[in-house]
Amino acid sequence: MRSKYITKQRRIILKYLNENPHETISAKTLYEALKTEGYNIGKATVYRHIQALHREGYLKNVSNDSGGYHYNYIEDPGECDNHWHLKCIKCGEFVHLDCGITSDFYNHVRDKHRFSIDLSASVLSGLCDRCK
Amino acid sequence: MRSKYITKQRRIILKYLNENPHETISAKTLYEALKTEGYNIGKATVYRHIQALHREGYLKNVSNDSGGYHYNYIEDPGECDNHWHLKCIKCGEFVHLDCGITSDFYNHVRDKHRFSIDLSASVLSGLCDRCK
DNA sequence: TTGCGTGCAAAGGTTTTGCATGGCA
DNA sequence: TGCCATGCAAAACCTTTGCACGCAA
Repeated sequence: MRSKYITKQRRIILKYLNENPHETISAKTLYEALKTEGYNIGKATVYRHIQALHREGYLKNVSNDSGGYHYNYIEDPGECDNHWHLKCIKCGEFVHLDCGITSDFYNHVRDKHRFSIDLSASVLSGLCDRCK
Repeated sequence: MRSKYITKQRRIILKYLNENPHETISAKTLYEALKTEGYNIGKATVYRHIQALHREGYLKNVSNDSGGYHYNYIEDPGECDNHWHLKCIKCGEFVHLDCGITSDFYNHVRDKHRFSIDLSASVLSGLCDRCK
């Protein structure tokens, strides 16, 4: 169910996401941001692309404590199975943490608590260095 | 802004949550579940109680990858600053993990990656033992 | 008795859908 | 050219709000 054509609209949306990779977006905010930049893409089109990109793994839902549908852009979806994900509550920065030591924790939870964490589906919230 | 009166409706809702502690709910599903059990509480009242309980810390937003407004019940809100939270993607089981060893991971992320995880706001998704 | 809580219906906001038209491959 | 994608408007959905009435303290 992925897009078959690479249309002008899809290119514009991907360009925006690549230029604002740390921004937390919703379909509504993306629609408005694009309009502000002079791209008048139809509302339904934006919603449909958000859905498609979410399905394809390029957008991760991060609506941790606000409710609603908010996403962060994932540049390399394939890698995220092995990353921890951190999200700053204050500035929204989204960090992919690829660190060997942290696998101890993963293994501990799996072996001692019998729970397999799905890293690609998990987001840890907190404060980044700057916002502390 | 917490409730001042303990009304019949609030009691019914808390009773339901205590009897279904692992269920992931939204205002809509709670409203419907109560109706199914024969309690015809007004929709607005359910929404208002959900908001109040969320403010008071009894409901945690867990919409990690589904989007929307979904909550899990927290029986002892005060304790959750020190717990890790695990949520089974399949059955919805919500586990509070209070384990000394896991603090190594917390400290590592804080010291080496300069990020302070807010445990009460974070939920790790994955599969529990039964659903594996 | 006081004033917060409730319930209904209406309003508000966001997301989805139907359908004719446009555009990529 | 054949389909999929787009854009508009309408519909569907969920959540919030206004207001008169009910009820806990």
